[in-house]
Amino acid sequence: MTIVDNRSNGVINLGEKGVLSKDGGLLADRAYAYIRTQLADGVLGPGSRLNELEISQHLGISRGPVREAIRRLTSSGLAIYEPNAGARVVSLDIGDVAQLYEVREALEARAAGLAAHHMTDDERETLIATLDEHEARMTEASSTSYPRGGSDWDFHLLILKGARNAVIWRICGDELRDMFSLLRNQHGSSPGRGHRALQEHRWIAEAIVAGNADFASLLMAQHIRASRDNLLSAMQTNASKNNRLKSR
Amino acid sequence: MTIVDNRSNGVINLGEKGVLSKDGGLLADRAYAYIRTQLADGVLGPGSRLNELEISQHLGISRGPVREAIRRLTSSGLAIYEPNAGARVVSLDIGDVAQLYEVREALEARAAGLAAHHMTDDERETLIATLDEHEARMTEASSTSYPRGGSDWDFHLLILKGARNAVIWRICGDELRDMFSLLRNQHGSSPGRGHRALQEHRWIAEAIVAGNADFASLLMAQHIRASRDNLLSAMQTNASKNNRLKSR
DNA sequence: ATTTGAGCGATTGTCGACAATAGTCATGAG
DNA sequence: CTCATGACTATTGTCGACAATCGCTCAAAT
Repeated sequence: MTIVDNRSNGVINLGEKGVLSKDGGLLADRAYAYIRTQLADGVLGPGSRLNELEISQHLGISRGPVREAIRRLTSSGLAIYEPNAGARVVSLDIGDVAQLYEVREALEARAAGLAAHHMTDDERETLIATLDEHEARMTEASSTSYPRGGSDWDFHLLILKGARNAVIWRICGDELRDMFSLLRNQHGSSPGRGHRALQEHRWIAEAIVAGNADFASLLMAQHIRASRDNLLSAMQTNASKNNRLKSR
Repeated sequence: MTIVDNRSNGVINLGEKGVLSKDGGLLADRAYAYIRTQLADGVLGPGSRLNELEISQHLGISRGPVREAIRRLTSSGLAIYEPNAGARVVSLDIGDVAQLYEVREALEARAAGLAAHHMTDDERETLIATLDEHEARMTEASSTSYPRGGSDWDFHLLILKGARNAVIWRICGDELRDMFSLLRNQHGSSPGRGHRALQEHRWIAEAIVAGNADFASLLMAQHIRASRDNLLSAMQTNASKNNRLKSR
């Protein structure tokens, strides 16, 4: 089913040197990137099984690296794992999402405060420029939702990066971002939220540029709470719709 | 050197069913627990290499599960990993520790607030009882530092657990706790910090028992900042001592 | 008709072997 | 004496095979 018939597998394992992809040469990295892409593109929905053999055959590699990639996914919370039964893509209910937002709020608020201290002038300019570009794209597409392609995260990642904290970066910029990109495939945002979000981004950026850490932190916390409320209510209606259809 | 001569290895891999240890039967879990124990006991100091072959032979298993355990350690930040060069136990400098505390402060403060909401009456009683016990052990040992054996974490884990947030639990209760247990092997706490810490714990517990979320959160943030300052200054003096000795 | 259990297929868990890479050490040229 | 060069070794990366386990099907007994 997910097996796209790509011949040219089989024996081509390492063509000549290990330069078979733009990745770091480690097959496990390649497998990891592959699965992550599948997740981000929605090919693998919540609850999908991650079959080691299937993936390894599809990639033309052995099960070892694939297994490692899957375990990595598991470590970051993108998959759940049952011994002797394999891994499935995590399926998040409303409670889970609320917990994720709890962490995001706490950490990104802090990150915004840190960014207000640590960002270079260049970074502050980039922050503003990014928002200008987002606004341009929004009006151009005359869309009421934030421009597609993870643009919303562009802004948040800039701040996360400016916070100069590797731990926060790993948690929010890597793991949580993957989690939320999973969610984006299932639930959209309410109409009108885009403009509001952009405005909130502007306020946060202004506070950061002004070096006002406490204010930036506060605004970011509010922004994330608003985002949470938006997504949570979308999930709520989705859930009740599904309940009506599938009786479970 | 690290090879303790325990016969009874060799061929006993899966004695009869998989019941060879209290673990889940997965050899990778066993390897993970083993390495973690070595870390917690200080057998493996910061910078130590994690040799797949050595560990696997010591445990009488093959490299596969050991490799998986090491990668798991890497995912949680306890080890750093270089492709084709293996993994080493992470060595944290002052900046790293400061970043860890930053995350702990943000998340545990939030956890304290959540705990004030969600804890059952039983849990609140246990919280108080735990502090009573800590106090008893401190006066009994007439020690000025918090009772050994991770008692300090007892308190924090109770709160983390009471927060009813799996994500916070995974980050603070699992990963960060391991990181800090690594640190405990290198740096002690200042004299007198024990009593002060206990007092702070009491205040936090009172706020939680009273259901005062904001206050509990604030007190926890202060408590962790104090703990950070304590450890950081210890590291500072340690570092300068080492500088004088080793010129690096 | 329900339940139990034996067999079977699919998938994961583990292993040992081999390939590839990085680091080391000796050797030799400048 | 220093630096480049080339084996050599230790360690990681990958593979294919086999064992163990789980879930399912289907038959048989009550």
